[in-house]
Amino acid sequence: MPPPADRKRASRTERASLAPSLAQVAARAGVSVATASRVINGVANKATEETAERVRTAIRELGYRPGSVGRALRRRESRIVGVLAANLANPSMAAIASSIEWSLRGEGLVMSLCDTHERADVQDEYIREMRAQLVRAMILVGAVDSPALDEARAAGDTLVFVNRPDPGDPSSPYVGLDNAGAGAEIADRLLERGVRRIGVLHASLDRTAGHWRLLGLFDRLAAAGVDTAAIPCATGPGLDHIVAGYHAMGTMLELADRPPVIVCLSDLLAYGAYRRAREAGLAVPGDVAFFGFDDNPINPWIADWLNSVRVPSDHFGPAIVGMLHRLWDGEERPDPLLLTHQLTIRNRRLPGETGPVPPRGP
Amino acid sequence: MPPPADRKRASRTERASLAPSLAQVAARAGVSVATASRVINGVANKATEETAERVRTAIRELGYRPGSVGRALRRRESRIVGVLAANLANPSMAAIASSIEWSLRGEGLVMSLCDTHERADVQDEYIREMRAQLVRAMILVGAVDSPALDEARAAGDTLVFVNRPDPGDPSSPYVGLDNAGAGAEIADRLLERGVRRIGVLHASLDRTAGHWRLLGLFDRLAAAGVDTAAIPCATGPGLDHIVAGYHAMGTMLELADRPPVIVCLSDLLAYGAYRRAREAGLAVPGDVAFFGFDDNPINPWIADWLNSVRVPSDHFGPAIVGMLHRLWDGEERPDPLLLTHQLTIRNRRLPGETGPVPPRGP
DNA sequence: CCACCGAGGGAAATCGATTACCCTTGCCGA
DNA sequence: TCGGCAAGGGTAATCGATTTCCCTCGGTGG
Repeated sequence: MPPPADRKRASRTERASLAPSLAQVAARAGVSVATASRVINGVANKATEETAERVRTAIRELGYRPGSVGRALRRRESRIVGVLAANLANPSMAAIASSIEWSLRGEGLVMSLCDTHERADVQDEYIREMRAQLVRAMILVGAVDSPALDEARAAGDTLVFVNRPDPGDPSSPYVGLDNAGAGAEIADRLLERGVRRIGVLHASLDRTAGHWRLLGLFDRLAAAGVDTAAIPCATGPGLDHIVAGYHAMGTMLELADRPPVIVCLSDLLAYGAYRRAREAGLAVPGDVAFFGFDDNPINPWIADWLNSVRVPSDHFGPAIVGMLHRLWDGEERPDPLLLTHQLTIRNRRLPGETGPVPPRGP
Repeated sequence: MPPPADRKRASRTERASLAPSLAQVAARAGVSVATASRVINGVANKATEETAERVRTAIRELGYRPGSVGRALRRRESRIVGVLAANLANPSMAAIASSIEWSLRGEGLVMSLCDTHERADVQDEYIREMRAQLVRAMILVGAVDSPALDEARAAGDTLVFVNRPDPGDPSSPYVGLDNAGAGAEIADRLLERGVRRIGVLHASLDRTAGHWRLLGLFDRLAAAGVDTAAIPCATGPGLDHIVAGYHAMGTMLELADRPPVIVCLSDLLAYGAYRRAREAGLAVPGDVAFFGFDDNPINPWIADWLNSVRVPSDHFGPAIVGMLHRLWDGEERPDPLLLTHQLTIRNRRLPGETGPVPPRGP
């Protein structure tokens, strides 16, 4: 009885017999592989129109398609773009990935998507694997600091950081939200409505987008005379923002004077907090209101209690592709590309809000 | 001024200078590339322990990592597994993708994820590209019928269909929910509670999972004497299930005797329907209750009005990897792998339900 | 008439890793 | 002592596409 490995090989060989190669195309067209290759790649002045047509016919008849592997080996560069996402289970990241994929496709590139689970070792493993694949570029949606990232940066690889700036070099190409600006916008709207007592829920703040969001929020509040040091902040254990939000809200509820408005540094945190608040018998947004970041596309449908800063997911793909072209065109360190955010306020009135009730809209 | 293409090439060359090759390792260790390769691949009886150690040292010192491209070219098979998802924006698909990625990683394989947007032409383009990449297998999460899919099947490629059976050959390897069984389970629970008047919301039923869910539901209801022909069904335009659900629910609301329980063939449909119902001033689940499929992980947090058949996302990865191994071990057509579903009922009492109110749980 | 040029196209090197095949050495049984 | 075998290791072919040289043939300016 042959071991499994042998049967594997058998099946591979069997399959391999079917993909036509450039040599077969050339033979059928009666030209050399060099000429066939040149016709495919549109090299000028290297083939009569008649010859070219013979090659194209052969390609059509054989159903030939250039093998990406041979091409990548010779060119030392594949058509793959590696995308490393910090957490695919987060719907807003999945939406960004989807947008990236669509835009890359328009450029004839292929996305290879990984999930680093926010872990430096996993990210390293993937970065190394991507480099071994000779990817044309790597897009890091939420990067963490790691050795292989340093290697890639030092080697001059094309890198684009999305949603979270390069933890190792703030001047690396960046596409994403103006996190500080988004935090500031929430501050502005709160102040506008006379809300000064808030609480903050966050997950890890170490070099994450949340860090900048918080900074922008506090800076603006402080500028308006709010004592930000007195603002209660809570967090929860773990990487899962929802669970962290649930526990953080529990902490917040134990406070003597629980703030009526809670700013969560991501929508997922707000989801967890929402459940905790409801379990405590609180009405949302009557007793406690929530602000979040990302504005997941499902919010308008099933979470209309959540005010959130919208990140326009479908703008990411085009923006990132634009950044890639700038880099490929030789630009050394292009300006960060900040996508326009927009705060959607779904609560008619916030608890603790002063001033007249706004009129009902159309 | 050189055209952009030249500058591109320059940057490529610059980068290429840095990746060490097997030849360099061999030179440094004072052995031939053949020996170095054999040490790396653990070929027995082909190197002294002392020689092997020299090679390993050289590898460490150079930071060498085998280039996937050369290897793939020679072996005629890469370590990439292509995953083609029908719609990444659907959180439950993203969760499945995440699970697949994690499991593949455990096998030393790399996931390349694409989004077919439910379009046959896009799926074709990706299948062809994946085959050109010499992927080891393709996993289709929600496949549609397409020519390239037929080619791949005929060529003997390793294919696994997830969540939606192969539209071209029902006996192809399948991993996913027992859709008909899940539909039947909803029927059972409804009958148990004496609910017989229901409505159904669906998107496209053509060869989709919804088709089988509906079949299972109706078969069981019919077996219990319900006139399924009289059950109102509604749908909405477009591929976006949420929007379709919203419009479908609008249709349902115009009915003279609107059914109090609505079965939606996916959670997303239910989300859209939920908003429509609330816009109509209905209480959920007081006036109208919803059943869905997929049970998105966020449901317990922010959609506790939704009863849904849980698809255990994290079981997909291991199940699919198991299926892959069966195929690679030579099994011709392994039995479908049906994941256990579980209906989560979050409504204490359904509108239209007869019988005593169940006691409050612990 | 000759040198030169451009178009058209072929032969072969090349990319990096794997592997079929061959060679040497030492050891063992006959 | 000889044949055979296994271990250890090198040489070169190979995978598929690209690209660098090179060759040939007409035409053309000097």
